[in-house]
Amino acid sequence: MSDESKVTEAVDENRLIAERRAKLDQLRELGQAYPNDWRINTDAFRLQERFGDSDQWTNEALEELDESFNVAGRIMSRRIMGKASFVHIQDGSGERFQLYLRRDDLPEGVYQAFKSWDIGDLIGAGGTLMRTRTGELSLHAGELRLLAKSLRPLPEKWHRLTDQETRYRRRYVDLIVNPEVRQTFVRRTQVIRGIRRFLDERDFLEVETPMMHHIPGGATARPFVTHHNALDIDLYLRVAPELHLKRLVVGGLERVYEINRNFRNEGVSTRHNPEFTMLEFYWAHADYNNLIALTEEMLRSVVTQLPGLESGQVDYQGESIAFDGQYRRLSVADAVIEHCPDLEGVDLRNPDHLRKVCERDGIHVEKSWGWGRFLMELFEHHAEHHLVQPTFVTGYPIEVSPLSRRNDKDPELADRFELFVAGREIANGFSELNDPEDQAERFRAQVAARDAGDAEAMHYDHDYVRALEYGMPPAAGEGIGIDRLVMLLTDSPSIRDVLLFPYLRPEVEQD
RNA sequence: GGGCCGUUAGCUCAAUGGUAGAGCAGUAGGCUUUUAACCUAUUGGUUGAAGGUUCGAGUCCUUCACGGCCCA
Repeated sequence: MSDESKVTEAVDENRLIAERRAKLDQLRELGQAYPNDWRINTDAFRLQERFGDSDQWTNEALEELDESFNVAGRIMSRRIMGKASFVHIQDGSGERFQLYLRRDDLPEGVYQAFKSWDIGDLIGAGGTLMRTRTGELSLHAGELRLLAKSLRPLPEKWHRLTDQETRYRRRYVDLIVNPEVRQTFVRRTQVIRGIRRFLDERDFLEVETPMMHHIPGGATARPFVTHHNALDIDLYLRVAPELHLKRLVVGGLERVYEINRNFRNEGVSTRHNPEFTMLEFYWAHADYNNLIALTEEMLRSVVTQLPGLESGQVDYQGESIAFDGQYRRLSVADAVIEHCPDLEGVDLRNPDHLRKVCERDGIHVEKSWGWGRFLMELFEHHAEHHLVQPTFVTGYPIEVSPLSRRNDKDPELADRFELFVAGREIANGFSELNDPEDQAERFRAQVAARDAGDAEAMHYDHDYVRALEYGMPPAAGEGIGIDRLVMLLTDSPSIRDVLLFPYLRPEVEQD
């Protein structure tokens, strides 16, 4: 960088940052800028856990304790009262802890230096425990170090950071000042860990399959395209791992799962992010009814093991949702009739009639659709958002289920279900289609739909058909949207609240 | 993609078309158990961007950018 641009930068820079940078320059001259030799032996959470009981750990009891504690954290607030000060730091445990500083109890000059430090600075402190006049457990510091200078001011301590855009763009600041954000992401990890434990205990093998596909498949969605330079070929980011996982079932890995990212080239909204996390698992010698039972058991287990949700009752946006007990079962057709009582007794497989109903209800329709597609549109329009309590919906038309096994008794239906909670689809599972000739036929139908202009329709995957031709054991498979599940379990209204770094349009250049 | 709302100091927010303000943070000073500490003084602005109307625009109009909510 040239001297001239340095000057320009300094002039442009915010005054508060410039003041802090000047303090940093002084630290550099003293050789104390960014040390890494302070070691901690506890944290705010552990101290509170061990000494939080104010009846047992009175000030006298703490004074008799011959033990010194080293902590490190970020200055969140300061109360300077002449030659003594109180400081709240927030440390790696996510908790806050108070330090009590007295000029005469610190090495020469340290207190004076401390007074020039700023909120946001990272510091280390060592000393003994005490309880203040108002009863707060505090560290009476005999040692105090500046560990890292913070150049940018933190948001105001009382209102904190409320601007949604800034919270998403600068998640690191959001995490520092809004403690509930940390809780949301801790819970996200607990949910994923609970799912892993549940599946591991049942001998499912966690695997990783490619993110970059030559042929996008496994879901009806538009893919992202990328390019391999050395090979000079376009590749697609996967929209689903489904076809690879089923290849593994062919290969004899009869219980597999993957928890990983999918990418779909669609709009961005409170429920859609271009990349999102899915659990997909496949289970040989099981059918969709076994999946329903397993899913119910898994959610009950995962939810009730979360701290604070042991009852299985979850509050989501003002609704109480029961994850314990047995979940409701309902067919697509019954769900539609339940919310359109005038369709009672009507033939729900008559496409002409269903199209008229759709048109009456203002639903956009295509001439090429069959009864199955019309029925699903009616379901999505009238029934879906009413399914607040966990509900397994079954009886899906084969028309909208290109990868599902056909029902033995009713070949127009698929052996498939979806789980709805709070009006949203959380899981989608079905008995797998393992008939290679039927699969080839369905790929051809998808290709025809593509040629007719459906950009979301699937490509023909010859290798996948070849894999099925080697013989895939009868199996069932399911996908669960992890982000949507975490939204429910953290009472988050937007998917962005459960993604550490949600997709946002590029920031306009500022500083 | 459409509709509505928002964007003012580092943060949270004010401001009939008529001198851009407050609290917190910052700066200087005081204060050796405070709790949004307190007391005194004080700095800080391209009002998201570009046009337009007007004697005069943070405010009215147009376009654009980004975000939020709802809809597709």
